[in-house]
Amino acid sequence: MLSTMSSPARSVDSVTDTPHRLLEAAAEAFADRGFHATTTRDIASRAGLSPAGVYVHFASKEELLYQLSREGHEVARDMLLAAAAGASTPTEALRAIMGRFATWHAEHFRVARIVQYEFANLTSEHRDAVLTLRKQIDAVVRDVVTAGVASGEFTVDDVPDTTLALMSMAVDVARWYDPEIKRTPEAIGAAYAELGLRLVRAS
Amino acid sequence: MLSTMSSPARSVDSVTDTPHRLLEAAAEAFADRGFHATTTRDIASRAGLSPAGVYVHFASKEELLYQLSREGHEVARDMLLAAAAGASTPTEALRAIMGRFATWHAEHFRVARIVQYEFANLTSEHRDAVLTLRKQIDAVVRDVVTAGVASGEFTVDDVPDTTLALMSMAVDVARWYDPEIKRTPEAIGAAYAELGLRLVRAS
DNA sequence: GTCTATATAGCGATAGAC
DNA sequence: GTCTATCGCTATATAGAC
Repeated sequence: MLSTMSSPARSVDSVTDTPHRLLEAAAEAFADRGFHATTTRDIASRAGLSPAGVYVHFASKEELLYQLSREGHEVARDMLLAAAAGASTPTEALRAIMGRFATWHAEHFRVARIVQYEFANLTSEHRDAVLTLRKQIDAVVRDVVTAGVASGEFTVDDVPDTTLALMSMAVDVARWYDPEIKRTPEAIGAAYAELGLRLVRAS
Repeated sequence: MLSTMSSPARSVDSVTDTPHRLLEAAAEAFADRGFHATTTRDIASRAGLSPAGVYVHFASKEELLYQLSREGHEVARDMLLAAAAGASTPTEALRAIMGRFATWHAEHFRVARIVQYEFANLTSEHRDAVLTLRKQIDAVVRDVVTAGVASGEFTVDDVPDTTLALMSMAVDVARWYDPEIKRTPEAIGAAYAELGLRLVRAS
């Protein structure tokens, strides 16, 4: 697994694991230059292999993209589910999921960009698989908004609209985030948690 | 000029104007498949020309991208300036600019995607020129937020953060918008104007 | 200003030695 | 499982006829 989570768990030899190195090389290249602008030679040389070395471990360039996209989506989904499950009120849940989601999009902005912007470059089978994960992610946020409306904590004009706007704010962090900036991913998460709550509060 | 504005003005012979046809062909291709995945043969054949025909009118594929990106940014900036200038209070101004911005990102989602996602594929000179336009766009929104805080109509934790979040919501419309959906760009704009106001209101 | 033909380069992926 | 060498193809861009 790529280090798309902040949890410490990882086997020590992951640095010398060639498929893992290839995935990391591909993640950097795809995020920086885009899928089509990245060459398999780029990926191979970043991972310290010859051009042919890639194909021992992955059937195609798209297969690398798919594994990155799928795992990125799964990690994001599981993170949101855990954040929502650990909260005792919709307000707390929204604060937790928005904070974690925005933080993740900053901390793992390379994988997040692949998740958000390279979707169209998957094969149709792989697009379908990822689409299922996207719907699950969407459902976590929507369910929290719905629960808040039901409990009376939130007042919104339209649940799907508000859900989408919440996601837009957090997702867009991956577009503008630059590791050079001073703000920490955690500070960004805290700010977005508060902005998210503003979107669902009565006026 | 490409039809990136909803204003009716346009010369009748724009359909037969070859550079214009090439720009429209490039806009469609870049938005659907991305800059690097688009071939100059794609663009030429969509415009009804041979592969070589492109180079009579544009020096390179990147030149087509630059003209689309620059004009898209200019139109967006001018639209926001006009919307802000026509409002008599910060509340009205924010409603106007968020509504217009979100509507534009739906109505012209192809050019908007080029504006938002193909920035990195410009040459460094062209990137610099576009960056200037981006700062102007940002300033329009930031000035409205600042004015609202000064007048007491808005209460925000942080002006740059809030400005960015407002832009994120509207910009992201270009990512998810699909002309197949039933909602009109105007309805989307109206919803986003209200969501924008929520972000700046006191709690 | 458009075409056909092509130069030049780089692509993704494979063959076969080690 | 890694390499060198290369296949077959497509890319951007140009040359020169009309």
